[in-house]
Amino acid sequence: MKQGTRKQQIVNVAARLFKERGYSAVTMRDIATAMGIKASSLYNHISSKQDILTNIIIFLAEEFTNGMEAIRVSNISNIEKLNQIIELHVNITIQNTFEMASLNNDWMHLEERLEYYLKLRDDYEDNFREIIVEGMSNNEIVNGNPEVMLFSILSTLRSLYLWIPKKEDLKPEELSKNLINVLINGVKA
Amino acid sequence: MKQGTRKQQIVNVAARLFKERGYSAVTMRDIATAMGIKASSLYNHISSKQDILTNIIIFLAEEFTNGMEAIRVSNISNIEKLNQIIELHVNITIQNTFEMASLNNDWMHLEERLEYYLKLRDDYEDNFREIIVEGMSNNEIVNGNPEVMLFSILSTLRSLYLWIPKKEDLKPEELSKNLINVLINGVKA
DNA sequence: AATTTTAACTAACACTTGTTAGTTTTAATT
DNA sequence: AATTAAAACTAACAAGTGTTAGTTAAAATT
Repeated sequence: MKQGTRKQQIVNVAARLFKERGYSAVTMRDIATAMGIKASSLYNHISSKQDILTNIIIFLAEEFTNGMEAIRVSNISNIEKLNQIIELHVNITIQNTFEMASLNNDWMHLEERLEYYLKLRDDYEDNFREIIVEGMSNNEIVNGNPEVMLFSILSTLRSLYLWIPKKEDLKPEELSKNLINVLINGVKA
Repeated sequence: MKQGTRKQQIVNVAARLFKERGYSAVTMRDIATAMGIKASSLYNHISSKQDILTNIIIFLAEEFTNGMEAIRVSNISNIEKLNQIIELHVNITIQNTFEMASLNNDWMHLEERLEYYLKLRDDYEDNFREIIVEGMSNNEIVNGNPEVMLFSILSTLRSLYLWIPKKEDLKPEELSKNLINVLINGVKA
């Protein structure tokens, strides 16, 4: 066995295919073929296609929730909190590039756990927003529209999975440093 | 007729569904039902499901290509070019919110026109990169990693379709202004 | 009013979908 | 060596897929 339980292997292989084609376009037979087995054999390890997706997305969503909570309660400046959020995204994305695609693009295909996922996402955004608003009233962050700041930064962080694989030469710390520079300080000289 | 040819109506309705569920999860029967007709009737106006997707994506990709070309040849500073790129994205996205979802998430399901689309996208990114690199050697843009700047800005602009519908109160010019502020100048006080 | 065009319809096709049932093989444990 | 557990298999199903053929109704044009 390469790594993890057989179920985990299936989830990993599925995540790769989901990233390439999207959840709906990937069939159980596709996943099975990629594993070198028959589609029906998958059901010895997972209970449904939906089960695979749920595993991918909920795991990641909770990972972000936990990371955010640690940042939220820590006793540091709001700018420093932003830095840590950026690092959080870089680290999680580097270790879950395939899975991040499902989180971003296939969450709407969740069924039983959709509501729970949306709750986690909303709370995450609320915490993020709170940091920006606090930082603004502190004069750590420049005056402006907090919504635009929030979604501008978050959009970049959520898209990391798309180009991290294409820039393998860039080390995690290097990437975080560069991102912090651009997102916090902008690009103008 | 509400607007445009019958084909255009179908493409518009399909785009809305594609945004909600993704291309693969939307069936011809879904599109037909949303139009109030039967699936087979769609084929009086379009030649295939693929045809619908191609119409959506290639139209938009060319829209961006044309906009970028106008900016590229114009005689303005590189920072000003960045501003105009931001406005370009805001304007196109406001008028094609649904379609932007397909452009971002379903381009891989293009068949005959996939290569052409990828060419347009690559050229677009090349032009964008060139502006950043030139701006940097001009000292208009701060020294740093141009790739990180490129994908950071572009990620935000490409995600606009996700939150523009949620912030209807924000006027286009207001939005562009705010975005330029954040993307060009950062958030730090 | 007659005719052409546009756009809908019904019916069906060949194929693919996720999934289940039951069985056999391989591997691990006693 | 005997037994149990894990993981593969074959075969099949019911539902859904994009699409075609042929036909009828409505609208526009002559």
